[in-house]
Amino acid sequence: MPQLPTTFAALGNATRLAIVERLLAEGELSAGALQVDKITPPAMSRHFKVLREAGILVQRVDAQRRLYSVKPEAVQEIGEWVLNFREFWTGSLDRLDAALKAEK
Amino acid sequence: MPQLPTTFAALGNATRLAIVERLLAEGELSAGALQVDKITPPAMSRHFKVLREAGILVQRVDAQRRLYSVKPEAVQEIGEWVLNFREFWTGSLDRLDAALKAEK
DNA sequence: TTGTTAATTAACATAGAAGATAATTAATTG
DNA sequence: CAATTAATTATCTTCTATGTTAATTAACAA
Repeated sequence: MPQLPTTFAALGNATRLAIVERLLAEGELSAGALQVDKITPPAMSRHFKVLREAGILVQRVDAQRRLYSVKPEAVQEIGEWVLNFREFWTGSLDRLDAALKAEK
Repeated sequence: MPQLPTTFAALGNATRLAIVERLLAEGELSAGALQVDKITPPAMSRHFKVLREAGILVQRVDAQRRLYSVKPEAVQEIGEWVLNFREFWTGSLDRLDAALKAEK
């Protein structure tokens, strides 16, 4: 997957990771709702673009609002990468693998 | 964990991700063994440094050689992050959570 | 239509990432 | 000791990331 480095890079910024975590915890939110004092709206807008282009966020338009949410596949992609190397960090996690496969 | 963005950033580079994947698949390897034609030794050396400082690799010295291997905790950290949001990508993965907890 | 709200795009500044070549350090071997 | 091997550090260059302010686009409301 040549997607993975891009996914990791997109999450490799504290502001963007915080955006993703809020969306994962609270569900769909508008750009404005995700706004934080520390960073200006244009800067936020660029972060959204990076996350969208990495395939991590989807945008939905509602009047002037832009509503963002996380694409489950993005999180899943990371989960699968970790599981690919599960033997490395014990083997007691083999059940996870089964669970993941059952879900497909 | 303020570690996570750093971890993701370190893996957000194709060369570094390839290094980590080789080490996960093949185990401990020397800097020389990880060398690829595309990139010069000094550039590789800097990548090792980034990965070390992110807490993803450990270095072991053997004569002139530097032997690298992956710290399991780094991979685990990512796995736990994914599991924290497991509800998001179904719920059929609750068993994973149990497995992870049992391991601690 | 005019003003307000929501977000993005434009243009610019600056810091950091990533690469190259050359030089250096350190350990091993002849 | 001199030469070789292994890897890193020094220096420099270039490109990209990230942030700012100002301007623009678009939808809604009075």
